[in-house]
Amino acid sequence: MSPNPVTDLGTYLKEQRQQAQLSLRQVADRAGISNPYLSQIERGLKRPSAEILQAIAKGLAISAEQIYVHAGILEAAPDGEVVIDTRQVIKNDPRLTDKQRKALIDVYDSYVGD
Amino acid sequence: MSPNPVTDLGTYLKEQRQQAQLSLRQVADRAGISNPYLSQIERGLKRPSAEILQAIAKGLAISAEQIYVHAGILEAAPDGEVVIDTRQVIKNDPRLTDKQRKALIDVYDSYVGD
DNA sequence: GCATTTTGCTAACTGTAGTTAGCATACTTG
DNA sequence: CAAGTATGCTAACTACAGTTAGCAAAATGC
Repeated sequence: MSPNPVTDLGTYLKEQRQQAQLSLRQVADRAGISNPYLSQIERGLKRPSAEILQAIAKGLAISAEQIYVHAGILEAAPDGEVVIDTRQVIKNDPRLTDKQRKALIDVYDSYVGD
Repeated sequence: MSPNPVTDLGTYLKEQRQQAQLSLRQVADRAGISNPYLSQIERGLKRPSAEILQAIAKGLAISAEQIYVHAGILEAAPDGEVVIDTRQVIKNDPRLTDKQRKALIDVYDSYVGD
């Protein structure tokens, strides 16, 4: 989590917009949201949904993931490391039967202590 | 975007909960959200914020990113399937000792036939 | 069998995300 | 200079996210 995701987000969005030399209304139009709402978001008055953030990303022509990080929705990847949930990976492995998945997870759990 | 993110999400969350053999109330308590709300989410009646999804992830002991994909917040890895190598994931799991990793991989290999 | 607890859900409610109408100010153009 | 346009914002509003109180049914334990 960012120390202060809402202020961080708004500041970041405003910076991106200014760098792109776009007005608040231009970005709002391109994003398909109301310009007063974008203004409120930039000033940290409102906390937008991920869907709105996706739309803003489109309006600013930047990746949604970048914005999510500032919004506290995603952790920034530390040095490209992705923390992967082993249990989940086993569950989703198409090469295993349901029984095998369960068995493997039971073994895993016995090791990990869950 | 998933074809139907809301239904997909609810179905997915219910499946995960049932797999974990937890009641709706148990997950809601662990997530710190109201149980009627979790029920509504599972049945596709409400669209939760990313923050709620993070909380549910915690309650289910699964990664938030998995949930985000089903909620349409994150894309699944582009170019269709990114095959996650279960073997590699086990090898890299910091919760396991070397011995445990080897043992788990041996079991996996016996199932998969490699 | 019965009392108690657990379970998932409904209905009413509160708080706020997101929009519309419109304002004041700054900028542009003829 | 005046009219028109662009800009960021305010206030009032609607829709819905998320909660509380409580119900019926199922499960549990004595």
